[in-house]
Amino acid sequence: MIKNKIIQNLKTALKKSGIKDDSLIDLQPPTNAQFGDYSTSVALKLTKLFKKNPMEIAEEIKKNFPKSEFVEKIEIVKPGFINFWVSNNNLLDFAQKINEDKFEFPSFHLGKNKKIMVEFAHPNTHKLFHIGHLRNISTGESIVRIFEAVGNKVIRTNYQGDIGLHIAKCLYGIRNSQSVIKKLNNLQERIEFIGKMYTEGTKAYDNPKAKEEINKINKMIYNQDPEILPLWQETKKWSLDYFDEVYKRVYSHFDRLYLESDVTKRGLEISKEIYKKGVLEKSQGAIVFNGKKYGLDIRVFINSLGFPTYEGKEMGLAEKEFYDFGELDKNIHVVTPEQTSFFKITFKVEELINEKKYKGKQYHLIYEWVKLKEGKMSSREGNIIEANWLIDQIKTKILERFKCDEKTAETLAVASAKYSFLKNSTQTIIHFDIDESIAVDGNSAPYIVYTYVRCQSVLRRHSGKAEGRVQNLNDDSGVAPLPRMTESESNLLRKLYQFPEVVLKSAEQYSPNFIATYLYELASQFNLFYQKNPILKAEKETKELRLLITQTTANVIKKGLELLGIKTVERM
RNA sequence: GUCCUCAUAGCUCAACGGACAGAGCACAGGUUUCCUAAACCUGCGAUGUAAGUUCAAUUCUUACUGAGGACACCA
Repeated sequence: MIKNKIIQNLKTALKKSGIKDDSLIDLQPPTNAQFGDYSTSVALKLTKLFKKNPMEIAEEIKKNFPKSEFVEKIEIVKPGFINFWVSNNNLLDFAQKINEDKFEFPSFHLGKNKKIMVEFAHPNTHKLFHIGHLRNISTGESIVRIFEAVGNKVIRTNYQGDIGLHIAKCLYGIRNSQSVIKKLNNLQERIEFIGKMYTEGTKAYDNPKAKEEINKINKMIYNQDPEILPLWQETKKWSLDYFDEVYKRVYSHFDRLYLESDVTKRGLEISKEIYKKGVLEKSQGAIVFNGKKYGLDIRVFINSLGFPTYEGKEMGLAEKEFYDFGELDKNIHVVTPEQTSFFKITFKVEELINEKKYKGKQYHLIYEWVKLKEGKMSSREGNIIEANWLIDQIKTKILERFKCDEKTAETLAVASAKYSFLKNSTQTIIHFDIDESIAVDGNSAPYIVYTYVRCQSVLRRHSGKAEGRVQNLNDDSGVAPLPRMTESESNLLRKLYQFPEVVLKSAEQYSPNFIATYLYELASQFNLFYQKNPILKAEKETKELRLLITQTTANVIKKGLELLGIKTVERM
């Protein structure tokens, strides 16, 4: 990487000035393209040490900076920034590689064995897969792909809740409407039915008599009571089948699906074991972890009825996850912020159980809520926006507005939904509005895909073929002549050049939104270029260069969207 | 009560301690004999308040104000 080479040379330059400590060296692409490809503020940081004007220090560093073919220009700008321009040859070399679809990303391994588990999606059976889950699965899927891109082995898991009070509430409703079940013809109807029953059960819970009954059902499920078991399993299967459909629709899959009921028993055992070891303690009839000495909360692991709580079950889950795929270097849990306290506690307890195995490995990747403008979604209120419903709405909108086939509309609808979540930082609460939040123009997936389609259209016309990439762009010359490169061409090449580092940054900060923003900026820059410069009608060498840029842009957009879990289309 | 997040343009969001704080929507205008106008251009507009650290603060620290969340038997 040229970035590392420049850093190395900066170190050399500092050594010549007698500075051995190179911890002050920084190098980043400046926000503004006029300041070059990389910039360092090291001269500013050295003012105290040198007791000299930063501009003078910068001059000295520039003077001592080893001559390098990959740097075209070094410029010093007030108050003391040193800016570097990557040489055109290097930019073109990079574009050539991408042109051939050869992507090389910097490595970013989260552990020596490079094995990362990403646990995401997390829907609960007997409930709808709503837009909150959609944000979760979009985020998780993207994180998986980004970590794979930077060289990790990633395991995809999904911990689905299929036991607990919410299930009992739903089954309570169903029990009173047994006769309806036979009339349900397809999955859609069954899911709607479950949803209705859940709402009914939740409302009934306010009634003391019903509450007692629901608690009884809950206990029966935990005890695997044969009276309730068949109904529980059948309705659970409906949910799981429905989730499978959703996963397929948004191009996600999992290496392992964990169910809460699978870890209940073992979770209880572990909780009892560690209670005996003194990690947990008894309090008011329950077994709890007292986190006070670690500055944490007190949380219940086994309730006074003897059932493991979510915390207790997590012990079973952790053991399984860290066993099923061998040792993990990182286990990333994509979960909302309300569970921060929960994770702090369970991570701490796991660490106390087995420090070597768990310490520093568990990570809670917080993604924020999707709130409706009218307030929080709640099954109780029945104001849940289901993921499928949302995608269908966007699809309808696209079909109404633009002339395209159903398949294209489907791809673009999924793309729009995912992108609208991913362009935000994971830690931003999204205030959802069906009309405003899912954009199909402006900073949106269709805008970026449209740019890709434009590129493809130009390339198709060039090659004269109906499909396929352009071959042999630089048949004779190999490299387009540099003097002909205009500023907009050079700027686009520089933007394209940033791609691998943007991916690295996304991985380092668990932030898909950096890639989303980058792709939008790239598309925007290309569209401006496209508007002002003819590609196919340009002079020979210029045309080759522009075709190279077009193909590279298309490839980067496609790859970038792929890392976001978004598919492109060839025409729209 | 204790703890944790967050506060940027009319609205929804960006910004690794750095260079003039970027977009989209909305609003007001403009651009198609030319590779897809799902595009492009112009204009309008913002860092809650008060201090501090720093060559440099939206970013770090403290206080205040406001919002959200967590804090024992839900998941």
